[in-house]
Amino acid sequence: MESPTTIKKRDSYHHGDLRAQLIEATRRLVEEKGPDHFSVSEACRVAGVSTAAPYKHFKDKNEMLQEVAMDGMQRHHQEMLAEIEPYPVGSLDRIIGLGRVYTRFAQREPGVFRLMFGLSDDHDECERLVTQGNEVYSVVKLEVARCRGSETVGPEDEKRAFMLWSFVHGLSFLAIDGKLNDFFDPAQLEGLLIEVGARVMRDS
Amino acid sequence: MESPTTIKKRDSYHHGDLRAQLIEATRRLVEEKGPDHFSVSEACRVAGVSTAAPYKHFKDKNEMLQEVAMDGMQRHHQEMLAEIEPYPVGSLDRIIGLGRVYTRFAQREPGVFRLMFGLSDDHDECERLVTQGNEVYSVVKLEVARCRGSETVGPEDEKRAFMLWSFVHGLSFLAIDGKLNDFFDPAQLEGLLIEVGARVMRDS
DNA sequence: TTTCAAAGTTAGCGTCCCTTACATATGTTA
DNA sequence: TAACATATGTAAGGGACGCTAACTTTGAAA
Repeated sequence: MESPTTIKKRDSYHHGDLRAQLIEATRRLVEEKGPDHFSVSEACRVAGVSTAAPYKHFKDKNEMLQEVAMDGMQRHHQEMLAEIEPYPVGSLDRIIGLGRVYTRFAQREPGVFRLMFGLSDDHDECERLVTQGNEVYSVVKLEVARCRGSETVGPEDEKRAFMLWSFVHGLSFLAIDGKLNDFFDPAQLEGLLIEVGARVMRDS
Repeated sequence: MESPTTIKKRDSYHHGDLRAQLIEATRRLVEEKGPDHFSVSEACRVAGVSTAAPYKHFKDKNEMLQEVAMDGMQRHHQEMLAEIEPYPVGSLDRIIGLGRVYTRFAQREPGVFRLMFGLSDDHDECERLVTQGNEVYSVVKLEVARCRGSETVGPEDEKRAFMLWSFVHGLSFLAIDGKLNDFFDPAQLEGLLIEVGARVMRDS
């Protein structure tokens, strides 16, 4: 379409930091145009290299996207830990905080979020991403167990955690697909998280 | 890749029913390869026509996919009505039934389901699909209101309905992305729907 | 200084979406 | 029945993309 936003000029034949710059360009483009409209060619234009250059650093287009997804998943993980840190261990606030981080990430970086959780065609093939995802989910399960008075995760904790995950996962996708604004007042999102957290975590 | 499954032979120059057959081919391929790996060319191979033929019947690739999504949404709607029909009006069973239909559709036709709710890039442009989606959601809202003792949908009903939608929406995507088998026993899915339905619909 | 591997480039193949120009069947109307 | 407008097909090709092969440049090690 239009010319890319930035063309990095370079004085020498070698780029110096092409791999990192391609990942950054990929992330930007994924956010700007969406994961399914990302093209390697455009990333090359942004980075100012030929269309063959990326294949010295990545196996294929998919590997470029997976790097971005992987990076997103790690940042997501860190954000979760940072968010719950202020609250007392075992409090419902920590659960709510996890949900807040989930939906906030989705709304702030919908492109990367889709990449992380969305089209799973190629996720199965990316073991690192699955592993990182498991680690993230382990945080949720542990916090659920703690909130229910245990430091080890039991079957009931697993079930509650999965309820919560399903909810915030669906909420996040509805939000970035514009259904939040159509069917629910976004200003009340925090309240919704709190109420669902309470309903799911409550005994009986 | 490999040669298409079926090539429809025809004796006359004209096809007779190309539009319908292209939609059917599109649905099949969307299920087989996933929405993002669908190509118009392959649909043409399946239908046994030239690659230019579809453009006499559809504006572009997207319109072909939208037809499939639209058809899916209508079937989804019918299934919902059929599922709740046996249960008494106002019962929680009707709510549970709606959730069961939602997740069942996702697991039975993940490709079409993704098309209906997934990549929303082009959904905004498809007014029919949005309208049909609103109708479907209206069913949910009405059943929630009835379950809470009213024939008209109030703010609290809207909120409960949105909680339920978020949950089954997320649950469905987790399921078709293989997370269900990893993190939750699929055999207990019905039980999960029942418990969440109860927790969300309960007073206080 | 020579050699070599890493990291660029150019050129090109195959696929895809879509358009344009042309060909053929069908139904209506004189 | 003949002529024509319309609907529906084909053939050919432009432009974008993913990726590969073969060549070139470069910095660093031997």
